[in-house]
Amino acid sequence: MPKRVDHAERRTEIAEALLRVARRHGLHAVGMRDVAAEAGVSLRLVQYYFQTKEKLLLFGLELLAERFGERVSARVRAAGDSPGPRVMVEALLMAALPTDDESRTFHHLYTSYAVLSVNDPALAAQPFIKHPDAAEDALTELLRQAQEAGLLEPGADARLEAAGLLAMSAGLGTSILVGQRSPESATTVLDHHLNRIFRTGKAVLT
Amino acid sequence: MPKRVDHAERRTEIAEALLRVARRHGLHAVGMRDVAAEAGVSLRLVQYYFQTKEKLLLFGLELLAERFGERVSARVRAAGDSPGPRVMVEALLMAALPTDDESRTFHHLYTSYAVLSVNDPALAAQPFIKHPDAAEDALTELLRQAQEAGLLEPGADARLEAAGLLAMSAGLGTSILVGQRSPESATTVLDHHLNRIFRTGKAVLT
DNA sequence: GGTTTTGTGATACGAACGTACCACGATGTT
DNA sequence: AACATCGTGGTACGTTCGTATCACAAAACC
Repeated sequence: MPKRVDHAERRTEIAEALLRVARRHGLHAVGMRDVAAEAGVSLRLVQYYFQTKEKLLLFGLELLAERFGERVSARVRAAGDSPGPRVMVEALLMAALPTDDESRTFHHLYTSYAVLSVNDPALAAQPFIKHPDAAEDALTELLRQAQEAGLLEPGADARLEAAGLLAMSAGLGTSILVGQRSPESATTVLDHHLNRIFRTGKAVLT
Repeated sequence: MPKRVDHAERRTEIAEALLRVARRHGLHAVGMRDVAAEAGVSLRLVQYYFQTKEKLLLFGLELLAERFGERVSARVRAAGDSPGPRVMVEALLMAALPTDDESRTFHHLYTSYAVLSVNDPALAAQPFIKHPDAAEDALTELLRQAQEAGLLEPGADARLEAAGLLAMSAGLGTSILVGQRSPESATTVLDHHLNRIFRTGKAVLT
C-alpha cells in the first residue's frame, strides 16, 4: 500500500533503529537485517532508503552527533540564567560525561565510529574534527567571557584551557565507560580542575 | 616435521601478527585467515595455538598492554636521571600520546578493545581497569614526591591531579588519532596544564 | 620398537552477511 | 484510460567467516 512517504523521516527512523541495536550489541555487530527488524521493516526497505550499509552508517553518525549536539547546547542554554559563567561551563562539560543512558550511548557509539574512521577514511573524518572544534570554540568563548569578568586565575589561556578541559572530559568519559571510574569520581576530578582555573571555587557540581 | 616447539613463543608471534593486521585494517576487520597469512602459518595452526578467536583477541590485548606498559616505564626510568620529578611526569604523559607509530597503534587498538569490551564483558574489562589504575598509582606517587619537595602549587591533590592528567592525556590522544589535533598542539595543552600544577615552569616538553 | 602424543596440512560445513534481482499493487500523471 | 513511477515484499546469490573434521608424519616415551 504505497502511500507517498517522507523519505527524510523514514531514513531517520531507520537510523534510530541502527543506533539502538548498536547500543545493545556494539556497532561492529550490527547487520542490515538487525536494523530492519529493530525498525520493524523489511530488509528490502533498509536497502531502499539507504542503498548501502556504509551510507546507513554514515547517516547514523550524523544523526548521533546532531542529537548530542542539541542535548549539550540545550543544557548550556538552560544554565544561561544562572549566576556565573562557570555554571554554563560545568553544564557543557557535564553533559558530555556518560552519566546517564543517553550520554553513555553517545560516548560508546561515537568512540566506535572514531575507531572505525581510523582505517575507513570514507567514514567521515569530518564529524570527528568539525564537532569537537565547534565545542572547543563554544567553550573557549565561555571562558573568554569569564576571563573578561575577572573570574579566572591569572595566566589562564582560554583556548588552551578549553582544549584541556574537553580532552579531560573525554578521557574521563572513556574511563567511566569501561568501568574504571565512577561518574562521581569523574566529576570530582573535573571540579577540582575547574577550581584551579576559576578564581572563586564556590560553585559545585551537582 | 614436528620438532617440539615453544607454545608461548609461537602464541606471541601469532598475536603479534594479529596486532599488525589490526593496525592496518582495523580490529573489527581481522579474521583468523588474515592472522594466519600475516604470521606465515596455516589457518589450522592459529586454531591450534588459540582454540577460538576470542581467546586470540584476549591474548592480543594482554600483549598490547604489556608491551606498552614496558615502553612507558622504560621512558620514565630513562628520565629518572634528570633534575626534577617533572621530567619524569612529562615522560610518562608524553609516552602515552600517539606521536609515533608505536603509540599510535597502541591508542588505536586499545580504544578498539575498549569499545568491544562494552558489549562483550568476556573480553576482559580487567585490563581496562587494572592498567589505568596502575598508571594512576605511579603518577600519583611521582606527584606526591614532587609535592613533598615543594615543587607543586599549593592546593594540589596528587591523586586528583594524576587522574586528571591521565584523562587529559587520553583525550588528547584520541583527538590526535582522529586528526582533530596535531601532536604539537596536544603537547602544548598538556604543558600548559602542567605549568599550573608545578610551581616552576622552567622544564619544557621536547 | 611399538605406541602414544604433538605439530601440521587440507578441506569441508553451516551460518551470516551485504547486495542484487524479480514481482506487484498502489499512486500519480497525462 | 493508459502508463510510468514509487513503495514494498520475498528471495536468491556469492562471499566470507569461525569452527570442525580427517589425515598423517615426526618425535617422545616405555
